[in-house]
Amino acid sequence: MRTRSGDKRGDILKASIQIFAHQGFDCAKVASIAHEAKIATGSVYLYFQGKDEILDCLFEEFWDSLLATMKTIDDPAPMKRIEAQLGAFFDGLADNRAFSMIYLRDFHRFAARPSPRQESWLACLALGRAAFQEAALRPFDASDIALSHAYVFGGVRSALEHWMSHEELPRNLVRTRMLTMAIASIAALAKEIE
Amino acid sequence: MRTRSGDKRGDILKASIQIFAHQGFDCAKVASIAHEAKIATGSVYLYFQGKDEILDCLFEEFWDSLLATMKTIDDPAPMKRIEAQLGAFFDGLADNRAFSMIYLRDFHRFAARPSPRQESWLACLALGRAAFQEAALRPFDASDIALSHAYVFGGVRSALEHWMSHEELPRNLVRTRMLTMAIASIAALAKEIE
DNA sequence: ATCATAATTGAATAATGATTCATGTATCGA
DNA sequence: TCGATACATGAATCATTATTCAATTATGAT
Repeated sequence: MRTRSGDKRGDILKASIQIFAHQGFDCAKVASIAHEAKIATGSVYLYFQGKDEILDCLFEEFWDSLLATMKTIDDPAPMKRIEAQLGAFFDGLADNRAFSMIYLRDFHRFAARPSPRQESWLACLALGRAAFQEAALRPFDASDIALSHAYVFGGVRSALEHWMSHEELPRNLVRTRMLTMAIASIAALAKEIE
Repeated sequence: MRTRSGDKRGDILKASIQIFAHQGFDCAKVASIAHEAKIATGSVYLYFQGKDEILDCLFEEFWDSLLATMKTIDDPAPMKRIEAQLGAFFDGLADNRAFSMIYLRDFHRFAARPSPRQESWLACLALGRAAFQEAALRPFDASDIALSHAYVFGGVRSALEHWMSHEELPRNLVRTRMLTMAIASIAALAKEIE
């Protein structure tokens, strides 16, 4: 017998963040990830099915962690909750530049492959939409909620992307302004639909 | 001697929209594009340097056309101008589902490759930022303008993406709501910065 | 009609890189 | 100490496809 030593799975995940962030998922070679993780190329396949699964696991970790944070947000005022949720999302990414690059470029790959690893992501979506629903004061169509939710997350995502590639503004200012715009757009829509 | 017959370049561009939209840029085979365009694989290389250049030309056409539209927008009220610009952007994409898929998935590739083909795109950006600047009533930092611009375009992009993949709401409603949210977020930021 | 030349073809090339697997190694129980 | 077995290796395999290019065809000029 022989037992696994060290946390190779973790090493691979850490290494893959560096490699994916710098090369992009497409150009990232499994061999580079293995090299960065200081293991042999083939060993990657002892821990993951393949390159795709590594990416899925990275996103799974991100959404697991965000879900945990979101579950602690329980302000009774829905607008405050939305603000806190968006803030947490922003922070989760802004705290981690390398992963953010991957999020911005490759999230669609994760989203496009239905799998049990999406569980936390979907739960986050549900929590977000619930807050939007409540903020509307009276029943929105689910489709209206989903639309404004999409708009706001797209805006946040894009503000983040802009900040990461330019960074003239201090992070906190970006965060504040992003929240200002988000809240204003939700409020305006809620009013329009009334 | 022999002269070129038909508009093969145009055929290739049209075909590539179909292929890129359905397979995605990465999975799209040059051979498929050629097949769709009813020409031989090798002929593609008589008209384009390679796969990348085809994509660049698609985006160039889109921004050329949007720039032409934007140049006709001359309302003296900057908020009205912004609204018209965003509307034109939305329409340009919503009128063309297949191209929109490509825009949503692969625009970053175009943006990442500096080239003269970006000229119209950059001109559109400049017109947009100019309107934002004016809407602010007093001088914003360029970085503030760029940030809100990024936020708004990200929101619009995302609303469009959502609509394309769900389409429960009629297009016009999506357009209106998108504009409502966009204007509100810009106004809120302008006020906050004052 | 014939030639010269540009346009067109599509099979062959060549590079890439994910994945496999034969081989070697470390750890455990006895 | 000695199998037995799971862990680990990384060179070789294999599939994929963008791109090339030798061969072919169509067109215009003479």
